[in-house]
This record gives sequence, structure tokens and C-alpha cells, in this order.
Amino acid sequence: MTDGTTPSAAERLLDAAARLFYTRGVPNVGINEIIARAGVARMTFYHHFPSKDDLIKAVLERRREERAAWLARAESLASTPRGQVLAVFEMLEEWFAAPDYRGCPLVAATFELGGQLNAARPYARAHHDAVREYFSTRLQAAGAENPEDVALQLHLLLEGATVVALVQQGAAAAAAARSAAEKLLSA
Amino acid sequence: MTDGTTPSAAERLLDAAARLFYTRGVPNVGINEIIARAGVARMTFYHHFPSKDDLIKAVLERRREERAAWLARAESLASTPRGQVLAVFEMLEEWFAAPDYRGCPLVAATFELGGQLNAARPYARAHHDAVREYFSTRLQAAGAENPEDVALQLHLLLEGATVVALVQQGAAAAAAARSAAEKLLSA
DNA sequence: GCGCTACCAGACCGACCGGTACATATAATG
DNA sequence: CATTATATGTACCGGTCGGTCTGGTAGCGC
Repeated sequence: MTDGTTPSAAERLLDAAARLFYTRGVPNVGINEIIARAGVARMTFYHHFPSKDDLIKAVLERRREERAAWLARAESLASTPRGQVLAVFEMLEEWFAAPDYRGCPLVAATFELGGQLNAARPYARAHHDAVREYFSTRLQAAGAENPEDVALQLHLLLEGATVVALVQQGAAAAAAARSAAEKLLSA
Repeated sequence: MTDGTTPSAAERLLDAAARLFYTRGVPNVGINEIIARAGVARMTFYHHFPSKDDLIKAVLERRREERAAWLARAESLASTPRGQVLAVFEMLEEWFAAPDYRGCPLVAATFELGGQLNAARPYARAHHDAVREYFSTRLQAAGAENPEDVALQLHLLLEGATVVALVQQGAAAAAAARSAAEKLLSA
């Protein structure tokens, strides 16, 4: 019953929480606001999620899957390994230009929750590992000398671009990252 | 009277707030804890800072100056422009290895406060501008072709390394950033 | 002495937080 | 029809938040 055509309570809660958490920061959003936005009763919320922390973890896991899907999209944009690596950087511009862009949600949550319990770090780390593996397998296929090392360097460019795009409020970092990635691939 | 040999109330408040904000996140630290840690009466706090927001801004400005001083240290570590650029990346390892490392405090505050008022972004942006200028002037002195572009690319590496070092909880990003910076300088 | 400033100590306020209790309604399943 | 699961609405709890108020003390220049 919970699945099907109509998005039901739990789904609406996750949607509302994900959006609010991203735009305003996890600790700055209260339960009341989430249930109000989702159009769900308070008790219904606590029926699906024992506590706010559980909701946070569910949202983070969902975000991680979204980022993984985003990465997978890059794969389909090119046929050669090298093209698939650069395709990731091609997609940055569109991401950064989104009106509500606020950086990588997993990194953001890591900062926001960093104080208390390292709650978000495992999700961010899992995604970062996935990014590096995406790069390294394709670099290896392309015959690179040190796939792991270059993959990490490309990852640094990627993360740096997401942060700089947030602070600078512009998509200029995307083109710079792509250009730098090409240089690293040629070196 | 406020200055001199003994660190006085306002100074102790700034010290305590800076440390607590960094280790636990700005919104997660209350006034009560700050004044307790600083050993200062409540009214004394509100005498020096009209509101918590004013304290936050004072701490951020202080952090910005600290980061600027950190950057200036790199300058003294080498004599050539190229060496001064790479010296920044040499210093990363020590920074990342600090036991209480939690990323760049200005970027962290931007994420933590991002929800409400973009309160921290101007401070982070000012520092980022300073970083790029540091790089670009030295690249120009070294006869680089596109100083501005390469400066931005080096900045992406720098920011990316600070984030990855936080998520991965290791200093490996430092060496990778330095190596990548060398490649970008040679390209 | 007087006035001023800096500081301390702690009670107090309204608002909001996460979370619980209770009482109810609906709809499918047996 | 009775049961069960899922949903609703609202009052309520203890705790903490940022911020105010009262009152008192120590040092300094006039």
C-alpha cells in the first residue's frame, strides 16, 4: 500500500525533509515544519521514523543514491573511458547553475552535523569512494600510469568546484575544473 | 583597558566562541555554553555583543584574518614565485593532520548558516578572492600564460583537498593536491 | 568623595525544540 | 462484523534557546 501511484506519507516526508534540509540546513529545520510541508500528522511521522535522527539518515541515504545516479548519467554521455571521465565535469555547469544550488548535499550535511555525531560523514565518504572508483576504473581502462592517484586528483577538482561554486555563486568553477581535468589527464 | 597583558572578557568570548563554533558547528552552540567556557557573565557578553549574530560576525572576521595570515606564511617559505605557490600545498599536510581538523572554518560556517541569511558567505568569498589573488600574482610573476585561469584551478585543488581531508579523515589529499598543482603549473 | 565603566551572579521571559499521550477516523482484510 | 494498520488533530511535557532585568562589586580619573 505504501508504494504505487500515489506518493504516500513516508514518501512525502522524505521529499519535504530532503528539500528543507538542503535549502536551510539540517539542524535549522524542525519537525513541525517538515510535517506541515508534507501535509502529514505529527503521529504519522513518528510512526514511520522513530526519531528525527532516523529521518535524517533516511534522507542522507537517499541523497547518496541520487548522487550515484548522477554519476551514472555521466557514463552514458560518452563511449570512451576518457570521455566518460570528462563527462562528469561537463555536467557540473548545469548543476551549479540550478537556482537553489547549495553544494553537495552530503558534504553540506557533514558540515552541518559535524559537531555532534559524525552522523553524515559515512554517507559522504561512501559517495566519495564511489566517485574515485568511477574515475580510477576508467583511467585504468584508458591505460593511465597511476589510476588511483589521478582519480584522487580529479576528485579534488570536483569537490573544490562544488564548494567554490557555492561560495562564489557562479558556475565559472565548472569550466575551470573541466579544463584542469584535461590537463591532469594529459600529464 | 580592554587590551594589555591579561586577555579580557571580549577576547575570551571570541576565543571560546571560535573554538566551539569550529568543533561543533555555529548553530549547535548556545550562548550559555560560550559564556560558561569563557568564564564571563551573561550581561558582560551582551555588553560587548548586542546579539549572537554580532558575535558570529566578529568570529568570522577573525577567522578570515587567520586564514590570510596562514596564506602569508606560505610566502615566506620560498623565494621564487613558483615556490611560493607550491608552498601553500606543502602546508596542507600539517593543517589536515591537526587532531581537531574540521575543514576550512569559513566554508564550514557558510554551510552551517547557509540556510538562514548567507551570513557567512561574504567572509568565505573574501578569503577565496585573496587566495586566487595570491596565486595569480605569483603566476604572473613566473610568466604564466593565463594567470587568472590557473589560479582558479589551483584554488579548486586547494578547496577540494580541505573537503576531502575532512570527509576521508586523512591527510592523503594534501600530497595529491600538491602533485596535481605541479602538473597544472607545468602544463 | 563622585561618577563612570567593566565586570559578575543569577533569576526570569516567551518561543520553540524533539517527543509523547490520547482520542479518533478510515479502509482493507479476515 | 471485528480486527488491524494507517492515518489525523491537538494538547501536552521537559528542556533549551536567545535575550532581558535586577542588583551588586572593583577599579579608575576627576
